Amino acid sequence: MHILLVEDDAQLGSAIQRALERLSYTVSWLRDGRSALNAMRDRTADLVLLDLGLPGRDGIEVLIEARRAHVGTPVLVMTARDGLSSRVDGLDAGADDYLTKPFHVEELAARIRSLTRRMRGLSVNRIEVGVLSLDVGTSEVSFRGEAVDLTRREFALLQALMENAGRLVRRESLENSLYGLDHIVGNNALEVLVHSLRRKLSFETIRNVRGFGYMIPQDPK
Amino acid sequence: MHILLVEDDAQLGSAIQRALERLSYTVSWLRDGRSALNAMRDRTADLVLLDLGLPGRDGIEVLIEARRAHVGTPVLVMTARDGLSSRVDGLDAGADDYLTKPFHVEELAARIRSLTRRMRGLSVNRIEVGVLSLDVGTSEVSFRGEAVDLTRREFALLQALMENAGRLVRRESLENSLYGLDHIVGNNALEVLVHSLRRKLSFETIRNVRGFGYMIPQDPK
DNA sequence: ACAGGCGTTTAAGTCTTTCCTAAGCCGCCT
DNA sequence: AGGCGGCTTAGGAAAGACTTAAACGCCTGT
Repeated sequence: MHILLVEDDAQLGSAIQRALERLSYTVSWLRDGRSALNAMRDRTADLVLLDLGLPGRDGIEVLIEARRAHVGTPVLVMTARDGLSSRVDGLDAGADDYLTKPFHVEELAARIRSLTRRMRGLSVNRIEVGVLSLDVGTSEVSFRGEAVDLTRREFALLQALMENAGRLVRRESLENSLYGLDHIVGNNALEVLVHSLRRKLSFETIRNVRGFGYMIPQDPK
Repeated sequence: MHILLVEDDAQLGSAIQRALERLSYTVSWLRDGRSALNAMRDRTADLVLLDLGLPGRDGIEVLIEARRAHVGTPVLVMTARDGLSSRVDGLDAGADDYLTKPFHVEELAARIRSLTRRMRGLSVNRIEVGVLSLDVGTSEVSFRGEAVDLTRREFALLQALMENAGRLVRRESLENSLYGLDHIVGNNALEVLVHSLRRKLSFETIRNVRGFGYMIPQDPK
């Protein structure tokens, strides 16, 4: 965990640096806005601890400039001013959190933990099987790199097969997941569906096992 | 944007709810920890606004329990106590930010914006998609360079679509972010809304994908 | 407090696409 | 050869989306 500390006050800067290092973070301490901006553009830090009360170029300008350059690194802003507006400005400029001076080290630590926890929150609703890719969230499907337009039923069928790629999926199991328990549905609806899906992908992609069901191989081509 | 408000005080609760609704957020207001925990487990909300001073089961327990269940929804904690430790506790329990009562509505709004920005991994309040531009802070929308007047619901719909520009947004997901938990709403309310939004923009801007939902292309013209 | 206006939802009719049924065909297996 | 299971095609029924109109409810201004 590499933290970029931007603070012009020598005493406070070294105190924070030591405190964070004791918590086994790696700290790079910069004293002015110019070098801070350069460092942020390198994107080597995992988190930036930015003092808004920098001399010369204001801390908030550094922040705005960095965000304009699409630097997405989380920024935790420290402000001595206690007016409401400066805090709101900081957040609106693209800060992810702020801390009002003076603050306790434990509070700083808690916020850093909270921020880093947030960072690695990503969803995995994409199923990939060989050249096939299906996104459960956005309902998008691609085959051999190209987007494929599927209907709802086709999508549901493909999903059921991809979730069990390489394994045979029984006919009843498919019918059940497509039509629910009340599968009073005609007996060849599934076959019609398989056919239309095959036409949109390729005919080899979905294999039939006579008398049992269907499957997609581990590595469809 | 669907916000889960957990607050037992009737007066404060309804004040916050109305303030947020005026900002085009959808608010589901729950009064106790038990139902809050259930709602969080559903993962239908985009953000949780949690009062730590709940009667009976403490708010912090709700939070800990939810995080234990791997609910990753951002949580903004409200606390009446002003001791440092309770705030640190809240952050360590998995809150993403906190607000000390009493607070100004604008500060709440700024923090919500900051938190949702972080969720999207972006750093600005303005979402730009081709000739479409939407400002989450000021609620202003422009299309082809001209300002467009949208109602609350239209704005919320457009925001949900623009945040996912180029990707398909599922119908249920839209209904959820527009109407919240109590979406006992008639089944074609969304379609009527889409229609009125299309009329204010253009009919090509919002595309329908039958059976799934709607989307705005990367480069609407 | 009341009326009017606006925004929102419901309702109903129309249009479009999807899905199921049905029927004939093919090929494998007994 | 015959039967069973799967494949394919084409229509028609059902589902979903669009549009318009009207009712409802919430605010606002008088």
